[in-house]
Amino acid sequence: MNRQPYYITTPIYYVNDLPHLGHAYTTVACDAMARYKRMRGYDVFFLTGTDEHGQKIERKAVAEGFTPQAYVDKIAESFVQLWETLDISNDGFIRTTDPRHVKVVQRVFQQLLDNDDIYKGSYEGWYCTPCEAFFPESQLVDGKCPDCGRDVEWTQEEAYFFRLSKYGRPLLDHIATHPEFIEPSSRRNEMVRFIEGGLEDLCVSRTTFTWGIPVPFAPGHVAYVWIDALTNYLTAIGYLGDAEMFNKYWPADVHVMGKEIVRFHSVIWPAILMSLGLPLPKQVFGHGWWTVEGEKMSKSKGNVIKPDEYAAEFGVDAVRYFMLREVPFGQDGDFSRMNFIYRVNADLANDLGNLLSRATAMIIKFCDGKVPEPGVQEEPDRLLPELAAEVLEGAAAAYDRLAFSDALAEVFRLVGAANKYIDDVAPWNLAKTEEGKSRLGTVLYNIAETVRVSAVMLAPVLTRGPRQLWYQLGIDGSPEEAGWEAARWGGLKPGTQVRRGDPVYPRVDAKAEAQRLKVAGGSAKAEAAAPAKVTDAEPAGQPGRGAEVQAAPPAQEQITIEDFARIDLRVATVLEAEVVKGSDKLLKLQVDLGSERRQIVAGIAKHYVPEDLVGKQVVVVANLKPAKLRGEISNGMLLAASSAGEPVVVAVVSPEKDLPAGSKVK
RNA sequence: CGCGGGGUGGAGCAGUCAGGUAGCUCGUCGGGCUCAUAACCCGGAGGUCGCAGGUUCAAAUCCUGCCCCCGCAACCA
Repeated sequence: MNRQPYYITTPIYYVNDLPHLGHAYTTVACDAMARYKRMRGYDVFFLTGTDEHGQKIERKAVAEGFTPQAYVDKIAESFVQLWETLDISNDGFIRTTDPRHVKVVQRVFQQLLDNDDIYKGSYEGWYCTPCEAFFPESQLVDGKCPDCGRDVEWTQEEAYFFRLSKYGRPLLDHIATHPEFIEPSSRRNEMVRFIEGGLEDLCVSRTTFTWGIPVPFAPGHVAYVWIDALTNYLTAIGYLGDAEMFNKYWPADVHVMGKEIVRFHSVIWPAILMSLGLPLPKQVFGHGWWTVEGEKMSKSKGNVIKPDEYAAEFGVDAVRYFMLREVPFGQDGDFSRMNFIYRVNADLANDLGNLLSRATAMIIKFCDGKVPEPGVQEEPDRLLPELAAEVLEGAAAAYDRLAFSDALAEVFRLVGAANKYIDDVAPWNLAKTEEGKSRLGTVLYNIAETVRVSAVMLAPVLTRGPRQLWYQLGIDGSPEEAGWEAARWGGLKPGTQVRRGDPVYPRVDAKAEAQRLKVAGGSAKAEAAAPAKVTDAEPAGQPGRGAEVQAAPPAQEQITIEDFARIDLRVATVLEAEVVKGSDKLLKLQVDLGSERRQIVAGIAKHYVPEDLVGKQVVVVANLKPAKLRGEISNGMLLAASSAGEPVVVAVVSPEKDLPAGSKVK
């Protein structure tokens, strides 16, 4: 019997930087879906990969002293590594530098040309000669190059265009007849509006850089990102190479991605496919974004979450669980360390892990360690089997629509019910009387069986724990391999010898962690939280009208003087300042701390010209753990205040008299 | 008037499409249990559902206006 194919993809990730939480989120979600579908018997092809061409890469490689190829090899490897760490079960890993892909892109170009969907035109824009880059009007900073700040010129270059404009109507028709094509629906509305606003033809080739796939019929032109990147979905499953494989998996069942690139996948990509005469993917799903501790994640803030570090600290299951449980897929969410710990403790440790512990302990204590034979299910005993059946349906339905948080919540409804059932029935009391003992077997069986079926339903998300849950219940094999049907009630064999072991999900000491964070987090948060409350735009150093400033922060937890003393604030004199190469927000400062000279990187380039800072005295956090920002070591942090998000005001000290560098601030 | 998302007990969310007792998780307070990973179970306190009008027997939910927050263009999924 032929198994039904299922083709799911992540976007290919641009290798201009190391992977982070965002990449991991998309990939883990796809992985959970891929595992779920495999458990349901599908012939799954799960694809991820890297996008490796373009001017940015070319320049970055040169800047770091690599050839482009060596550079992309290096970064691509870090993605592969992270996926291994996170137990990602991808079936393919496509790189746009793969020779197979080069061939596909060139053939696609040719085909689009033959269909008269590509024509030669000219690309116009503001061009920065030193940077060799075009910028749209909206990106210019004060009419100058956003990268280097120099003048730009209105320039045009020869380029090839794809007749995207021609596909507006067909796209709208397709969306109208296939409402499930773009999910969630809010994204669909957005796209419909966008298309209705009119589509312009799309520039698909460039002559300003060479690190790309040459356009076959146009010497000097390389493919611009669209055709180069999007067609990876075809290459990876054998387009123009392995017809059998291609025909099996295409069209894709779902392309999953962050909301920012839904437009490319739901407008440009289907238009290209229409031109090629290929069927469209069945669905494009745009998920939400993470903030970190309430703030946008960005390198300049230094708050980028490294999923592998979390995995090392709390386990792979915890990371995967948190990402998929905490926030409904499709919505934005916040990644906070304490919420992470609370969530993982409450669900995995307290509810699930502890339930196993209760089950095995009682089976050992009251039944010689053997799973008892269930007897008559009395009224209250029927609750678990019935709920399990309901949850099985609900979880499956939720997984099917990529609603991971719903699926997980369903399973934990069952886990919670089992914990309550134990308290209601009090097996330890049943064990005390003869008639109680006859029911005890049923009760303990129900509890153990709940753990068993829960493990199966959680297996798409949790790659480690479910197997251990089974092992301790005395079941060999893995829930994942057993398949989704193994989640049906009654599979646990009476007489199975349970094996008590270490906690599958040990709890994290949240109190200690909160304490630790309160101290350490003070410095990191002070930057954003505290000054943001000063609604007045005046620099904090000039009290002016006390009334406004007194709008005191209602928020932050109070700290003791000892906590504060841990933050070493010092006066420093700025010796040198320059813009960090390739960054438009970062300034690299050399400062005199009295006893030593330090390099500090600060995200204030948009508001301060380097020269303005030289000679100024500033306050820095001197004992902050060093961090690397865009390749530059930052050994400390400049205190700054921001109001209304954007304008950043450096808290330059303007004391009555000059202080010696290194003076302690308190 | 650019587009989109959002404002619900201390925190985070559901409920809004199909008006009718305001629900969940965490926290907090009290109690219970002792099988368990100081876990688990029960109960309490705590909300004028952003503001102002309107429709209705009845509005978190429908209508109108307004206020505030966050994204979309960037070193991002």
